[in-house]
Amino acid sequence: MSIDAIRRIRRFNRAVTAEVGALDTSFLGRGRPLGAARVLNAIGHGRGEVGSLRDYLGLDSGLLSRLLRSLEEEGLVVTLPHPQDARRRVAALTEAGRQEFAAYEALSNDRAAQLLARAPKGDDLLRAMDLVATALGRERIAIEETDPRSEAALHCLTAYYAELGRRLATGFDVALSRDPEAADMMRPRGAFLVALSDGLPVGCVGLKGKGGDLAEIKRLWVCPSARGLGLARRLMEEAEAAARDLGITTLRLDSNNALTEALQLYRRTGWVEIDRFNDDPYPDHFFEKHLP
Amino acid sequence: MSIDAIRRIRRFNRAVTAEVGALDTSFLGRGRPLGAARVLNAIGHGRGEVGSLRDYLGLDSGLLSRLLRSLEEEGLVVTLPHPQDARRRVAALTEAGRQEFAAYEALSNDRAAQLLARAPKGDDLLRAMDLVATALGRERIAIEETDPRSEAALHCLTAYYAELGRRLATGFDVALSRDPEAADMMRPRGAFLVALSDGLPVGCVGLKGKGGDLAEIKRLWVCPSARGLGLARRLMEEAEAAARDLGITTLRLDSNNALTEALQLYRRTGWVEIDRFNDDPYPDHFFEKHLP
DNA sequence: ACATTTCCCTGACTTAAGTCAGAGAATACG
DNA sequence: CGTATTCTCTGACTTAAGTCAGGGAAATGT
Repeated sequence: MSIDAIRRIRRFNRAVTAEVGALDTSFLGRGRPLGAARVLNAIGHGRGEVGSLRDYLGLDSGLLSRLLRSLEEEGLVVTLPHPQDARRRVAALTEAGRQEFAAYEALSNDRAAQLLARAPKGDDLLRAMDLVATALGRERIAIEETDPRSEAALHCLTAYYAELGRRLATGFDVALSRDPEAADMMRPRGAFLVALSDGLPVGCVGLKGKGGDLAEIKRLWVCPSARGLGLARRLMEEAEAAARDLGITTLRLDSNNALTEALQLYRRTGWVEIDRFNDDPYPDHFFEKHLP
Repeated sequence: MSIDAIRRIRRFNRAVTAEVGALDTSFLGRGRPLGAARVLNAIGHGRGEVGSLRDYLGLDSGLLSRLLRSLEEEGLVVTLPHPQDARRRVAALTEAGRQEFAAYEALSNDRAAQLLARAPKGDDLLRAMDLVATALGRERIAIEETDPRSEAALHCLTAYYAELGRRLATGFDVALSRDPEAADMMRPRGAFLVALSDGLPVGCVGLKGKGGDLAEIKRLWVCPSARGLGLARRLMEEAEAAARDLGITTLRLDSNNALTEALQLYRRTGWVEIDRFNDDPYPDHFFEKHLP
């Protein structure tokens, strides 16, 4: 742990504190204290229930209550009892509230755009920001089951194919590979998982089943800025759990010699190499694992 | 300006806000409001004069005054009239104040170390942080004249030699090159400039003189995370200004074909290519510029 | 030498943020 | 069915932060 590293991190902190402060200041321009603005934005982002607002914003119950009242008086928010449990309350934006929320979103987007505009090399900066955000938000990476045709899934798959094209000596053309049907990677036959870090897709894995007790793992991918966090392992564990849940007892997968990290992961996590089980042109390694 | 880029920046903002907040919270652990802690730390970092404290922290004069009083009552700070101008006052830490300041520094360092410890690939993360901090703090990069043997200068020169070693087809060995005497790059014969971003050296340039009206530009370097910001140009302008100040009328420099950005910069800023003027083994391009 | 300006200070405010105790309604539990 | 628990709300605080108007001492300009 060198002194130099600590100095660099502290310099980063200073630089970024100014940026965060500037965003807060721009939020004050709407003539509302920051606390109320934060509540309004949290509701706009889909956090309706009062309890979840409290947890998310870390506010005292009394304080949040008052902030909600002030937003109600402004006509931006209405609160209604929760349909299932009338002790709880759910806040929702009115039409005026939605407009105000949109104004805050526009402020945030403007600041982001300004930052990008004064940045030297747009893409390097974005990549660096992704890496930092992922490292800082490591414990907040959520793995979710989704439709393999969802926006998040397509984001990952596009990046995955592009990476295969770069890494395989032969290049890669999806059309030549056996692209699974979406229905094979959805319940009840299979599943598709994406890893989301604060909403940004950073990894995926597919479980492709045919209805029997045999299934295949496909499309395991982790985005470069999220590598080294053990995310691939987590994705595989979740995929195996989903397989068990579907009554699957044997898993298979194919891979390529160029994908060294993946091969290493499979060998370390109980997969055994078997003979070729398909005629797909790209893979040259084949694995199997029996689920207990 | 893609939507995706804005989403990524906003995700970065969220991730980093949590980090900044955590640092603030840890500062509260010393039983002192954040405002007072900020003042104490600013004094500890060498900002003694009340006026400069006010500017740096962006505080109202009355508020700062009160914060200073509270630190005085705690016995952490003493304020004395400014020796040159008795209207102004200068704050300084007492022995107890120095200890308290050291405790805050330790908290900051701990947080930085923790962040680094939970990071996956230490060096990638640090590089990404440098890039972000430099891009955000772009307008705060200061160019200072320094001893070519100072810590900051050596930091730059070491990185410069390493980079030459990587980029030149022949490799690079300082011993074979004509390494200037330190005295040739200091007043009154020459000068050495470093660019500091929040204290971190991010670039340098040397002006090597022999006492006459001819001098050479040497060791122009900008660290990778600060490229694309026009820093090399600024360094060259400052070096030329220093040369004029020293009464120098003709500047020369040598460079290598592999250093394309540098060659481009020279050609665009009024340098003309001339014949080889030394027998150094590394350069293959030679330039001259007359100062008006 | 005198008026003006600069600098920091004090006192009297306002606003935001946060804490805590307890009330009232609804649900869960035995 | 009655009691305990959960959930949100209100009222009565405290603390931090910030604003504004002046005042006194020192320096500056004429």
